[in-house]
Amino acid sequence: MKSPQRRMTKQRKKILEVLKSTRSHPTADWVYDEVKKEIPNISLGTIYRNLNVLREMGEIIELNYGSSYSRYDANSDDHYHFTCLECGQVMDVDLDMDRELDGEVADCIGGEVSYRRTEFFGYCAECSK
Amino acid sequence: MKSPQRRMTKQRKKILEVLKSTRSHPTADWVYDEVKKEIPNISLGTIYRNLNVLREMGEIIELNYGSSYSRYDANSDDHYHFTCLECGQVMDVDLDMDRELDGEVADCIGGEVSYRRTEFFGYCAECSK
DNA sequence: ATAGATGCAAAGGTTTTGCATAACT
DNA sequence: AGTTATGCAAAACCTTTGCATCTAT
Repeated sequence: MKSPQRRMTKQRKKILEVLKSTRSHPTADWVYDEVKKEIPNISLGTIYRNLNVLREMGEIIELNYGSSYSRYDANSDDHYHFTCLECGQVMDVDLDMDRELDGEVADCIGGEVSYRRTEFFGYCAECSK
Repeated sequence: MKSPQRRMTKQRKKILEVLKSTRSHPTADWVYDEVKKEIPNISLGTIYRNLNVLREMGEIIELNYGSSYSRYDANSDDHYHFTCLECGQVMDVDLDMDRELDGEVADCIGGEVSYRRTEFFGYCAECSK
């Protein structure tokens, strides 16, 4: 199966344009409102379809990537996670966190850092064989 | 307003027990199925309520923490994000990523790392005044 | 005794999809 | 022309919530 050839419709173009013109990491809904100012009859479905297409094309990143539902972990120490893109498994990574980074980030934004979450994505031992 | 006193019901106890006995970072649904084996008439609502309570108590971590909807970013280079716990704003952090870590994680799990996502949580300049 | 928790079912909010029509290339 | 995208509306999906009842403290 080959991937479809992509067309640059005015909707898709505008959606990308809106995303490129902001640093606010908007939600689909915000993009919808924004694009509607120029293409009033665009539908939310088109927004979502295009966000997915643009992500597949590597033009944009989706934060909260991957799953639509939450996962829970009874190990509440800060630690890294690894998610396999093939089998979906989520596992702990036994490495110490670089705590210095928290301070650097706090300085950088001029605020306070309470905690952080780092997730690695790739292929697990089993799936990368 | 004071926070309510928590009771350790058999439902809450069992849910925590199930979470502590696995390293699979389960979803609410999986926990539901698991707990149902011993408390057949437990409801999904109770699972969700308790997962939230246990998180507030600091007993467990919720991955994909924070928002129910996705945010999109047209800057597809890997970079850090910071989310303000007060105002909900998400911003980019202008710091270089420590790329060495990817290799360390790959070695640690015996697989491959494609990319990673790091999100810092805390209070932004405005909100931490 | 009483605040807090449960079960059930209905509602909520976000994202996806089926289908007929329209528009790129 | 033929494939890909759109608009609309309905459905799907995960999570939350209202309410009457029950229970831990």
